[in-house]
Amino acid sequence: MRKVQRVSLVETVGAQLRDEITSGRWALGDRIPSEGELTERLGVSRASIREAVRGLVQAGLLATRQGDGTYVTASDATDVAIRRRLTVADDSHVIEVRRGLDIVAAGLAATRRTESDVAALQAALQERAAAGQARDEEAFVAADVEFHLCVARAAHNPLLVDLYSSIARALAESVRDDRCLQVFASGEDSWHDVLAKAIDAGDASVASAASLALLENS
Amino acid sequence: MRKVQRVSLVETVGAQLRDEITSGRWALGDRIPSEGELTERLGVSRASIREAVRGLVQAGLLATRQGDGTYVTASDATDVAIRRRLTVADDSHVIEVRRGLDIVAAGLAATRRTESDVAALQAALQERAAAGQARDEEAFVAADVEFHLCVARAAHNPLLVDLYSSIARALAESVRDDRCLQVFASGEDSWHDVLAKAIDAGDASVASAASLALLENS
DNA sequence: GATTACCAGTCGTCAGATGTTTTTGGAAGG
DNA sequence: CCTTCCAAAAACATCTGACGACTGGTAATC
Repeated sequence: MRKVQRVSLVETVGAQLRDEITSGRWALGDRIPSEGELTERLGVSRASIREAVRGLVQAGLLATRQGDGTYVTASDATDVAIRRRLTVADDSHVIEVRRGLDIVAAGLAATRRTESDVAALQAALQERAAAGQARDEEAFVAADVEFHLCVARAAHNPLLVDLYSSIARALAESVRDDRCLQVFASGEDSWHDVLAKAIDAGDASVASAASLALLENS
Repeated sequence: MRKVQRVSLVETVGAQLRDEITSGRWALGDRIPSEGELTERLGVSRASIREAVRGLVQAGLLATRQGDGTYVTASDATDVAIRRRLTVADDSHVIEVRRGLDIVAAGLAATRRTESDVAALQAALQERAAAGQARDEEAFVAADVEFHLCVARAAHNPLLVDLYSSIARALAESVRDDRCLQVFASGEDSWHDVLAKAIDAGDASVASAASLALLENS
């Protein structure tokens, strides 16, 4: 026999709303149906709707504006929670954590990369070099972030990718990485190439070491 | 003149409840006052109380039990959120991320450790060795986790400590680290000592390399 | 044409009532 | 004395209806 368990109405409604968001049927920035409409569409009272919505507001997925409506502000609760934590942390500390993820990603990428991973790495690296040549600071930073994200993706570890992208985006919003800018200014930069080549060659030790070197050079 | 801005009653109540929890006045496992009591104590309607509570339930700080009451289930929303993400991730992926944090923690610990940090490391290491001698598997794993947590603390990076302890605890609940058990079985284990010595000596390169070696030996 | 006044829609809050579940205390029975 | 059973209390779950506050757009006004 299976244990039957009563599920709260509010939770059910909350799950449905959450599903609408994560599935993308309600996209970022959309205004969701009014409480009244949800009431009749879901067949529960307005109070229950409100409680469910409140839960998602707390999670950071929704935001309500009195007199206007309720809007979708994010699609991933974990990402919101992590970035909330990051906003109260020192940027330097965030950068340190990011580099830890960099190192492990590099090692794993070397052993698991596919051909398309390598291609993406090469593309990002070229983009990065081109931006450096053109002295386009913004594009350079973006390409640099993209390169490291490609490394994370090549590690084929979804958790790592999630954490890394949360951190990378939070950092991009708050501060630019000084090291990146230094390299940008000097034009000298070999470790990225070493890293990419090591991943391509499948040499985990060299890849990790190269990423570690990036850390020590800062 | 200062810009006045309306703050939602529910949000105010939610902030107060949250404060009671994070401050420790409502400890883990405590039953909080009933909705009726909160209603008269805070001077807002029961509906608003319920919405605020619902928000904290969603955040994982509270849990309600119909017919019984509402209980404190956690004190840190970020920790809850991260561990929710970890429960849907492969254990292997979690371990990989943890090791990335290990490496960066080791390097930072070497440059920032204080005397008390070193003392804590030594204590944990001794505990670990003693448990290994005594063939006490449980104590060995606990001491091993404690050792690595000490390394993280010695890095003096609050974010790192938070992430690391969330991950370590989630892992401890779901699975034992095979590597630890192997070492436990074989009795051979030099890298932990190398790591501790490097941190003591303030040698960041050796510390990181030792941590990296721990990773590669798995 | 620009400004103002109004209005419909939407969220915010409240009060009261009823249902469901858990706990608990006491009464009945062994 | 102990166990079992039941009823009442306590607490959360849900609904209904109402009113207030705010926003955005529209129509009236100057």
